[in-house]
Amino acid sequence: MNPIGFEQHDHASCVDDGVEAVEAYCKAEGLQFTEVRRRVLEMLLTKHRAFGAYEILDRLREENLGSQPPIAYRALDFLVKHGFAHKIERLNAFIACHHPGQSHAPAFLICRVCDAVAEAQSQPSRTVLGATARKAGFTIERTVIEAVGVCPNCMADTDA
Amino acid sequence: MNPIGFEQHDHASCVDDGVEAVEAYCKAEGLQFTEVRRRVLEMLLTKHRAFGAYEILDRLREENLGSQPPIAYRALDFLVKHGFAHKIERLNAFIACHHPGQSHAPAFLICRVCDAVAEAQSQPSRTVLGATARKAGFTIERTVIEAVGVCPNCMADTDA
DNA sequence: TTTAATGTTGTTATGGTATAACATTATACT
DNA sequence: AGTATAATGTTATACCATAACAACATTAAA
Repeated sequence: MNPIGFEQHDHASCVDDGVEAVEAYCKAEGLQFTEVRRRVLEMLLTKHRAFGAYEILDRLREENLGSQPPIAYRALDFLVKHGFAHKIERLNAFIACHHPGQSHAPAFLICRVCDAVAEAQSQPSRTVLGATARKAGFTIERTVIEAVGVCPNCMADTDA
Repeated sequence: MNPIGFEQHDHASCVDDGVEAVEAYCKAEGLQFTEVRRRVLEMLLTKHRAFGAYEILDRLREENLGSQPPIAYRALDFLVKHGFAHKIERLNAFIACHHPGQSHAPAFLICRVCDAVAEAQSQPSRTVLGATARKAGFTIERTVIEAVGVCPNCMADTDA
């Protein structure tokens, strides 16, 4: 698969399609896609990078959608819980999911220069770690995979 | 390989051998293995679980080895930098390395019930993620792999 | 269509994690 | 001994996250 995030693409559709997909999913599942939740998702979708909770909160405040941390964290928790966003542990920050709906065990490529984040897929059951866990009798429920490095764009800039 | 952490073992030797190995390494490399650094490493080695920086700091304070956050963070940074300890991003906490010296791309099995952490090995270059990164032109420098689940001991307790 | 149940938001307060900046002391090197 | 480098001491602050409870909205049931 190709990780979205480092290539040029029609970005307007990232936001529109993302919101639309989540809206449809919520409607089908009877979830409340409230204004705060929608706006937070839209904010996350504006860039292929992770946003801190307080960065989100600042923008919510500007729009009079809330001014205290729990407002932002609740919306983010909702998005993460339903797979519309992911938390990047390494950055203590959040990013929109680019494969909502699809079952996935996400893995992330994080550029330490420009902070862009690309979402890829892992295959946990096939990894050495999965085999080790099975042998040890450990039951894996979730796996966080985050690779830090340099994206092709920044690599090119460095060379130049 | 077998992940240390969930099985019974001669634990006294974990601490002694760990400290000894690091001491030898520092001597060979000309690194200063100071009292604070040694004590922090010993603390980490006492359990196969991760310790928060402030938990470490509390103990340092009891021993009059420092009372402010930077003291603990500096010692932890030193240990992490030289591969004697790892940060568990998921827990914002630190754990002693159980394969110091050996080159390694560590992966962790974290029990969400008892907080035990086992260190395993991953093989990043062979994973799907590695292939994706190469294809995208992304240069991976470090990879965080953390699996959250239930360890065999806690699983047994639950069944009982 | 009132009531009850549930879910969401508003608000205050607090706790946990981490680092910048600068002064001081110790160690290593020549 | 003198200089450079590394480590520690200290103050202050910034950033990340959640507990607890009140108020309000939505949904489902009576």
